[in-house]
Amino acid sequence: MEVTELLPLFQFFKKYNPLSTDGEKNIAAISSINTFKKNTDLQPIGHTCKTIYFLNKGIARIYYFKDGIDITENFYFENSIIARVESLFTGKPSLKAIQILEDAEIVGINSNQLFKLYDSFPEIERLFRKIFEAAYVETVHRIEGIQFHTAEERYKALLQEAPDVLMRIPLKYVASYLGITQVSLSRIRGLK
Amino acid sequence: MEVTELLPLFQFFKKYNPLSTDGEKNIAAISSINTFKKNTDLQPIGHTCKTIYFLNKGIARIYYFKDGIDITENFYFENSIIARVESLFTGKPSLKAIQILEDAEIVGINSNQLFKLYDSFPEIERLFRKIFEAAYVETVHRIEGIQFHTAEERYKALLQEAPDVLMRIPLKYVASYLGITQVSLSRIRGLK
DNA sequence: CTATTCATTTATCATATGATAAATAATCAC
DNA sequence: GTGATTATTTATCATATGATAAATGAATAG
Repeated sequence: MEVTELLPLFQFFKKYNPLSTDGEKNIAAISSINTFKKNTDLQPIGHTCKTIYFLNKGIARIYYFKDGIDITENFYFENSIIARVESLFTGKPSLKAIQILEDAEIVGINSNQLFKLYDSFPEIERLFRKIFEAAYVETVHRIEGIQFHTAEERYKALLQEAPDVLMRIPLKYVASYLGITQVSLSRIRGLK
Repeated sequence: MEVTELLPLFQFFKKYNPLSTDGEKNIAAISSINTFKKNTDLQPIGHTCKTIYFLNKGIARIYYFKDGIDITENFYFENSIIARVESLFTGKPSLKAIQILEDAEIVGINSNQLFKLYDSFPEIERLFRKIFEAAYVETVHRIEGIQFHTAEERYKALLQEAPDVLMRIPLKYVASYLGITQVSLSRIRGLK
């Protein structure tokens, strides 16, 4: 693809590590844009993650099944990177899927080719290092949010930090993200 | 320090990204070794994390206070890296402390100097990228372990995956790591 | 060694959340 | 638009865990 077709992506990159023109071109060369309809999965569960996604438009979630129950790991909105890191970084098959919750336009970056670029472009390796460091920090905070808070507190925190999630996403998906059943979430919301 | 004084550290590094002799020398130059007594803190809560630690010997934990309650974020044993990433990667003060649980010998690597080395040694940047990618993946798995499991299941999983934790660490610290009170953990242990 | 502090267990009671079922409400296919 | 599917709420009951208190056991200082 051309760099000019990926402006939101490169805008996003600037927040972490601005790239040289050459760096941008090389990333553009291994990227593609696709659109996806609501309720479709980007990839089936069980496949190894070989693409890093960037959400131009739409909403998505990563989910998996635990004992047959659908569990949401995380939600993603416009201008964010989506990757199943437990597969991307280990090369093992992912037991998770990325599902589109609102019609989406998504940039896909081939990860094998990206990792090859790391060798000739330290700036690209640094960029993704910083992106994933930030994601790591978020995950650490997520654990703090879970530990020792009641479901009601977690719900209220989400309401404050990311009201979008509660406005735009089916509650059944939010419940498992909060670590409770859908019925409990409904009850908590009813409390007032 | 000399490279020869840091063999366990460089052995550990080899699992992620083997370094050139020059790379090792440069890391050795910004490292130091110290011993710490049981129950001491490496750094007070509130200071910004400027050191990445490697545990040659001993046991440690990262902990913080939430609503006045001591919560264990994680445990660390011999041959592991310890860092409060939410401070290291953001430059913000850390609300967490590293406490020594068994007399320890610890390598400290100055993080500002390390980050400078990244510029001239891509191999070093890559090494730490991989180390923290692996830690990130572990953290993601940790969340899966918390979500939708009872305290008893979490306890039994820990017993299986890391019996060392339960054998060598005071239960009061383990309880908060599992997300329950110390009294509940004691009851769960008593069950069978 | 003794006393003091600290860690762990045990017991009781209160409560938040799960499980299940059923009633509404909203969405979707045709 | 209508019916069928899917999502959400409401209700009831069961249970795991928290809060508190007290008893026992272990570690530590002097």
